Amino acid sequence: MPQSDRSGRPRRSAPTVRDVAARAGVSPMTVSRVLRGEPRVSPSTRTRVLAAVDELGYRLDEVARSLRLGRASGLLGLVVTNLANPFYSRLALGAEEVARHHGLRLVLGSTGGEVRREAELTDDLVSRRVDGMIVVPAASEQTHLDAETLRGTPLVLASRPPSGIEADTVLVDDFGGARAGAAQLVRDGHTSVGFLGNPPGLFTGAERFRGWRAALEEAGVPVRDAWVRRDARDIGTAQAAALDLLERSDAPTALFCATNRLTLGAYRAVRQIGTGTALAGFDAVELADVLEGPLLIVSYDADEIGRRAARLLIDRVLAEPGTPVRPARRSVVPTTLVRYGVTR
Amino acid sequence: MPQSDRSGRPRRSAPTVRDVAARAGVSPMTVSRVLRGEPRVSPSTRTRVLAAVDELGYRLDEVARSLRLGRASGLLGLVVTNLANPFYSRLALGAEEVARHHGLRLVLGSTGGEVRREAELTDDLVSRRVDGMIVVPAASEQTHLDAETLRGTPLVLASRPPSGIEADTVLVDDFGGARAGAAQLVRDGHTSVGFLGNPPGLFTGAERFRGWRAALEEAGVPVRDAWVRRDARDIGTAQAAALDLLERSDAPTALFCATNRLTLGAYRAVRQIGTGTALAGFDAVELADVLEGPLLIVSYDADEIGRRAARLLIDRVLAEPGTPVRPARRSVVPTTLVRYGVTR
DNA sequence: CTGTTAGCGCATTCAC
DNA sequence: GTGAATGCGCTAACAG
Repeated sequence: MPQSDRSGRPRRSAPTVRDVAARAGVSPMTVSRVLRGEPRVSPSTRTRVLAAVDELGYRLDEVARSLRLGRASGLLGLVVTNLANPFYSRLALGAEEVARHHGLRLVLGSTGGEVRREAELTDDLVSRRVDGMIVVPAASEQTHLDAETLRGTPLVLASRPPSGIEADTVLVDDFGGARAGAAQLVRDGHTSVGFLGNPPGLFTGAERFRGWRAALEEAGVPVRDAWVRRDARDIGTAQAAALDLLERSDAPTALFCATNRLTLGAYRAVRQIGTGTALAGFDAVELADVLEGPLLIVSYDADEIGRRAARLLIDRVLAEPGTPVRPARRSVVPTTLVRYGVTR
Repeated sequence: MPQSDRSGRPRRSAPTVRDVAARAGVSPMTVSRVLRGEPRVSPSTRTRVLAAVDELGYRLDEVARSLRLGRASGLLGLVVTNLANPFYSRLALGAEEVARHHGLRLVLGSTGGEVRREAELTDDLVSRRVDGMIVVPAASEQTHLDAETLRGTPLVLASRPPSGIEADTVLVDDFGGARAGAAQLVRDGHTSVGFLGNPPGLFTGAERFRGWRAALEEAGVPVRDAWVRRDARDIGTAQAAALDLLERSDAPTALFCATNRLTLGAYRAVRQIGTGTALAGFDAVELADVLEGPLLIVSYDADEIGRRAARLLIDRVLAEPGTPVRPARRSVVPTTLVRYGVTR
């Protein structure tokens, strides 16, 4: 007869330190000490306690522990805008990996890009006493992330910069990556390079636009407004915008795309009208290597963003009381240029 | 001067119910009642309490609450094999969505497909008193998931069936989907249809193989061992295996692939040698619609698996004490057949 | 080396 | 309607 079922009802009382103590003939305190591996316990009692733990199938109650400790729930919050985006799931994976090595777990939240949900989530995470949180902020409205509101819960921003608050941050080299990508197009001989981007409100989009322009200016290649479209949102709208651009009589011979979705839209457009326009884009494209056309991709390690964010966070979480408060740090993940489909 | 910093050190005592009570001139109990929206409180005291809450910036401590309640941490565990796989991040997204609507959060764990890590994780989740957990089991070794070990924590398996334990389960129609896909190839006129799969140990792989074979047998089309490869693991090995298969003198004219990675490997092989072999595959392929060749995909809604799993779980979590224990249920997510690239 | 006392913040009794 | 007492399970701080 099993002592518990899957009813979801309170199971028959799980054993506590007290039960273990009784069984081992010691005090609860001693059990606690053994459990935490404190050295000042005699080997013989330790053995007895461990035996009792085993026999009773005792398990430490992290909730009670957390309450007693006043802190250290052993949980880190991770708040992203959209888990369906592979970028964020890689980020989550990287963060989870680092957290795990420190015995910490991740509590996940997806905001759908809505600031209100983001605020609710972070608030809830504070209530749950997470030891710290990593947030991909949905917008520059970040007052709900200030130290006061978060009750001093350590915070690291990922992917987008702080705005009006101070916090450790991990960013991608959006500017440098875009500049390198566009520069390569120029080096490939293109003197007319268009830009396909999403609306300028987004930090990453704005940075990548700046990078594209910088590359052209540095190369002395014309920057023409007519070759810029910043209204694409997804594959479909990107395709339409690219078509529009490429069907002009003075169409550019190359196109730099600000995100992977946009690159795909442009790719479709190019295949559709057969102009052979050269394409470069930001963000890894899952299947870049099975696509037909040559493609230049500004790539980066999304896992690494998560790993770095987790490291920065844990750094603060584990900071010795008494250590002077460190100023906010910023970490920039580099990009690399990858060329696909040249040798087919 | 902010009352807190981001040092990671215990912040200056956050206000508790007691502080609020003192400020509102009532007892802690009354505060608690107001907070939980109990009706038996006079409007005037309620107003006073809420004012105090606001002034002090009070926030409920979920940890203390959870301890007191003995249950209901408000957390659901989600244990997957590999978050980097878009399939699982979609699953996570679906589960998170449903959990959120019930005021629950997800605690995430990635096992890398290792049973030991899976056991450690689930154990830890029990210690954290999660209200329930969704697990994508790494293998058929599932003794660490039995009701006793989990202390009765409600459990739902996703993607793979229980083995030696009893638990609610959400599966994909692997068999039916593969059969439908292979049947369509036959209907398209193919009488020689190969199979490219991963090693038979995996449940999904075995089921899909069965489905493929069933379709051919039902159609009276030959099932030849020489057209079967079940040793592919990733895009590279799949490509090699497919090449091998397609370079035979009696090569099949169509190939059914058991997973999206394998489909891509086969796709490469077909492009490489230009046989024009027809391809069908299980699992959505991210960019199926920008690929060149015609492609038949057995697709399904990965989010839906997560949603259903969360619903089954929450069903048990919220079960009224006294309700008879429900027997384990099984839910099968249907597949659909999608044809890509025919009209280009 | 080990035990005792006390209390983390909240909510369930049971009084009034 | 409201309050006082009590304890969830664990562990600091102090004895001994």
